[in-house]
Amino acid sequence: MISTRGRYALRVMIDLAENDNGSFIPLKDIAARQEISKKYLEIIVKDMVNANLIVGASGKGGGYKLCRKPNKYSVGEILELMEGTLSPVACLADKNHACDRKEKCQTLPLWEEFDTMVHDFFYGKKLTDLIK
Amino acid sequence: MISTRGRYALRVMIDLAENDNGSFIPLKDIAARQEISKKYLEIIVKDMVNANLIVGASGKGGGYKLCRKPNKYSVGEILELMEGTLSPVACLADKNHACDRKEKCQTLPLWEEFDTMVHDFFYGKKLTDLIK
DNA sequence: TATTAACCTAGTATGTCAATAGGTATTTAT
DNA sequence: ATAAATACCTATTGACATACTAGGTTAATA
Repeated sequence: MISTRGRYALRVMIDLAENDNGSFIPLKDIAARQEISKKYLEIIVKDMVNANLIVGASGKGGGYKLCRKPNKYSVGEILELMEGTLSPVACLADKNHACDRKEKCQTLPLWEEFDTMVHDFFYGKKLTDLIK
Repeated sequence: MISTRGRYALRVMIDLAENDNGSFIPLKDIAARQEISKKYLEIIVKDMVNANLIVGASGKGGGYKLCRKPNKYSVGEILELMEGTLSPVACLADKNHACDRKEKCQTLPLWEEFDTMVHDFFYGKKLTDLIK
């Protein structure tokens, strides 16, 4: 399941893309339009700023803004950032994950195939694909 | 992420398919081969019996057995049973889920497309595809 | 200087996950 | 009959994540 962190982040990105007029958009407005707690969004948006997905500006006239064109964002990078991983199992999510059953594991190929499919799906989708 | 419930259930099914000799296979043996706590497996296997995925027999000489040929099981039904749902979001997992943003939700089509892809992937895989 | 906004630290209720513990009921072999 | 092996049942637990809420400080602008 995709958590609210990932889902809300996606909606913030869509909101920023749709309401872009060159200036910063206050979180208050986004929260109102999206009907999401502003306080909760603060936490999510902070991570998005830290990851250079968006830029924030304090003070009057401040808010948030995209820092690339909408078609330069993939849904995958947004979700992966917020969810930590898109992998279905720990052995694929964590490169350094130790599992001594790795060689004989009969389900690993299944998870690998699934992982690749999911990755390709979400990284193939761009922010622009979600608009309008 | 697929939980241990789903992953272990899949491994139990594979183990039962591979070690099938006509008689019942005790959980003790499965737990040993798969290196999984027998006590924990009991909980998982109970649900599998209740869902008629496998049959159990008490007493000496008892154990568990598949009740169909391995190619008649899809990975999807096993995982969906154990995980509750394979859907990425609550609005798709629960048919009666109320969401008043449904009509205007810009991410719902994404989740629907993803959901279909995941469903088709796992229901297309049979237990036999995981063996050998 | 007042206002508006981001940014920061902390806390919290609820639920799920991944087990563990200790029993009872059932069947078969001796 | 009895012993052994097995499934089956109920309850509990520690750790962690999720989805928030609360109350402040800093920064920028009109």
